[in-house]
Amino acid sequence: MEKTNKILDAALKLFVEYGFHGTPTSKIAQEAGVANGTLFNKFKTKDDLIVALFVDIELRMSKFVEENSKETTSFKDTFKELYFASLYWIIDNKIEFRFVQQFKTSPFLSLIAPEEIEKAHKPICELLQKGIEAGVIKPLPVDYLVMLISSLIYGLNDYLIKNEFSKPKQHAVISDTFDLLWDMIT
Amino acid sequence: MEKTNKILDAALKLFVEYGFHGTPTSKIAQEAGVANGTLFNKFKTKDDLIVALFVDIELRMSKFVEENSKETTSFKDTFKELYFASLYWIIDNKIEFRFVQQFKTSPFLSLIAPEEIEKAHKPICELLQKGIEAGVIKPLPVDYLVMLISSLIYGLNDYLIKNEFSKPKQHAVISDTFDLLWDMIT
DNA sequence: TTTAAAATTGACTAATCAGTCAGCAAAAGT
DNA sequence: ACTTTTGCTGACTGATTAGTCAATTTTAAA
Repeated sequence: MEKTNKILDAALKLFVEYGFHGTPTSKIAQEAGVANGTLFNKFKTKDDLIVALFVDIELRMSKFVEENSKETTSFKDTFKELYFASLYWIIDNKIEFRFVQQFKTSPFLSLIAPEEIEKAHKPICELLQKGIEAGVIKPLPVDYLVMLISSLIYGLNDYLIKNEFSKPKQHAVISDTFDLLWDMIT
Repeated sequence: MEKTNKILDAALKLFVEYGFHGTPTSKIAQEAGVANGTLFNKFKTKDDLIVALFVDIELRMSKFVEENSKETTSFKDTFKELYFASLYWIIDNKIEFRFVQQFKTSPFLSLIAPEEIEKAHKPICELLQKGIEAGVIKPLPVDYLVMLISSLIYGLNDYLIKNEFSKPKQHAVISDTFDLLWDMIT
């Protein structure tokens, strides 16, 4: 494994556990098994590391969702694919998602251009636009729809974490929530 | 104004701007116009201050919602009162709400007993329970319903901040969102 | 093999921070 | 008026931190 990735990995783990400022760079280097100086060789500053980690995670999530949601002939099914892929990534990458949440509510968010943050919403935006044009989805502003959908996904994720359901039960809750969501936007 | 409140006020402002660890206690004392030592006289540690601030804000929000939502004879109207009061408090107390969001996604959350966090949801839980018993609300788990409602409120708040609508337009969006929410849970 | 370039190291530093404490000031009690 | 209690102050400290850099190792090139 590349040292850069080892550092990102260690940083992720420690940031989620102790917070951004609560985690010294020396601890990150130690956890990653590299020297103190190597960290600053790979990332100019600690802030750079934090931002790089955020961008990396967003990219990994986008890639997963893209690769794991098949395009189908039915609009509803395509939308469902996207919904499930997103949720499954979040569920399987709890720590990554906690970091993203922490980052997005922190002052570090201002270090990133708004376009960069929006980028993750691009596939869903495009799909919704098509849905509206096809008359399937209610003709509401796309960013409003994205808000409705993503807040529901985030909330559902928190709910699933709090209640440790069995896999089938979990799947049922996710599926039922999709139906509620679908009824809401169509 | 009490010195304790001045400290809480200064801390709130600075925490939201620079983050928890990014804000030195010395700056908080300075901003509050009190001596360094006074801060530690009022709050044993910095962590104590952070937790006290969170509890204080949650209390203020609960009090506002309670005082500004009239009980009506119609279940729907009572529910609507609660929904609007919550949203209006959040909109008028953006900084407080940003702090709450930052706190809830931070490792500091573990310093608080889960019951303390749930306490803010008590009124809505009770109301929903009644609504289910009266056959108005879908018979879903109450904490699931609370999740649906609060995630929508949080999302809507973010949406309203991003799009700086005029007051009437803002009210219209809030009202329309209520209708979507109502259809979803009944 | 020799040489040059690139990556890695960890001891080091200047700065910063949370929390202390001896003393001062203001109330409150007698 | 005198004493006691309480609240407040800010200079101080020991510990910690982000980031540096000269020296060393590893890799690549000739």
